[in-house]
Amino acid sequence: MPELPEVETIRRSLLPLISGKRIAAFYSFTPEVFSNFSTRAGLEGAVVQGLSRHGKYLLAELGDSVLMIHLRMTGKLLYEDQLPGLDGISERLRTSRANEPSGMALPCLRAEDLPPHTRALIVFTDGSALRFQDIRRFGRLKLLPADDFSADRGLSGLGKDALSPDWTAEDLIREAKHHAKAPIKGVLLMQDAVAGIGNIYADESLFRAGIRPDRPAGRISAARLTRLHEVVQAVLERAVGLGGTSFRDYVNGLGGKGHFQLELAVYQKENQACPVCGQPIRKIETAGRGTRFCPHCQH
DNA sequence: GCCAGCCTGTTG
DNA sequence: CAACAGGCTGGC
Repeated sequence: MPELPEVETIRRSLLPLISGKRIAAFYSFTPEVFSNFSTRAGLEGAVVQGLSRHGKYLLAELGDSVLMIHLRMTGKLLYEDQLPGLDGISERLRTSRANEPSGMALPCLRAEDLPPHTRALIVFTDGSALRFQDIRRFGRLKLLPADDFSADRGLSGLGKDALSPDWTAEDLIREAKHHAKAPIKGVLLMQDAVAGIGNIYADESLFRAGIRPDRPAGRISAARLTRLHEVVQAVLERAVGLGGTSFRDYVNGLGGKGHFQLELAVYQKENQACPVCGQPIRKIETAGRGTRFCPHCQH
């Protein structure tokens, strides 16, 4: 579901609500969603010190450990001020766990008591909670030691964040050279080349840069790649400013929708008129993904 | 690289 | 009923 602008919007919406809060309890209802939660050590009792993002990964900083969150396609992270199923539980946690050693039984909480597709729940000592909901179960949570991010393959292999000033046109030119035969859209989607771009923003950026998504990356001039780099960052910034793209499931940490869908030029617009030339937008498959572009404006 | 696979829900 | 969906992984 979410790409960089959506994850960043979620991060911004949650940060002021959870930072400084102490985790009272962690519940998981779908084991395969968690990579290494054999122990709750590092989670319960920890205080949220920050919430950062790299590409599409969210990182909740918990002192000695970091909770890594990837929402994949349908994952949502929702702040809950008061959850019906939690009545009384936070109070019991506060009074019973304050000075207890770990390993004590948690108050019972069943998935049936929570909204559908709830995969995990982090309850804070003030009774508020963070709920991880994911229809397709593609999303992943992982607890990592704070001093060793390479403990996760996905994280350690990421390229520079697409919104970071560190990511330069030269970086894009180098990657295009390195993957000369790959379609340029495929290069934009490679998270180890540059982190954060997904299907929506790849199509929208290529449209605005006037480049065909299926053009081999090695056959695009440095000048056009420089333009593409500029456009990608402008599109991502604009999308963050509008709170992301909500055409289907995506909502921020408070359940609110984004507005970038109002500015989509080609994504999900097949057979509709190109906003620039009026020719119909075409849909093809590139890099294994549905791809929309204007055959008249993009070369 | 490409492509199936992972899942469930929605749409044509 | 089949096709498709905002992503990533692992096996050719």
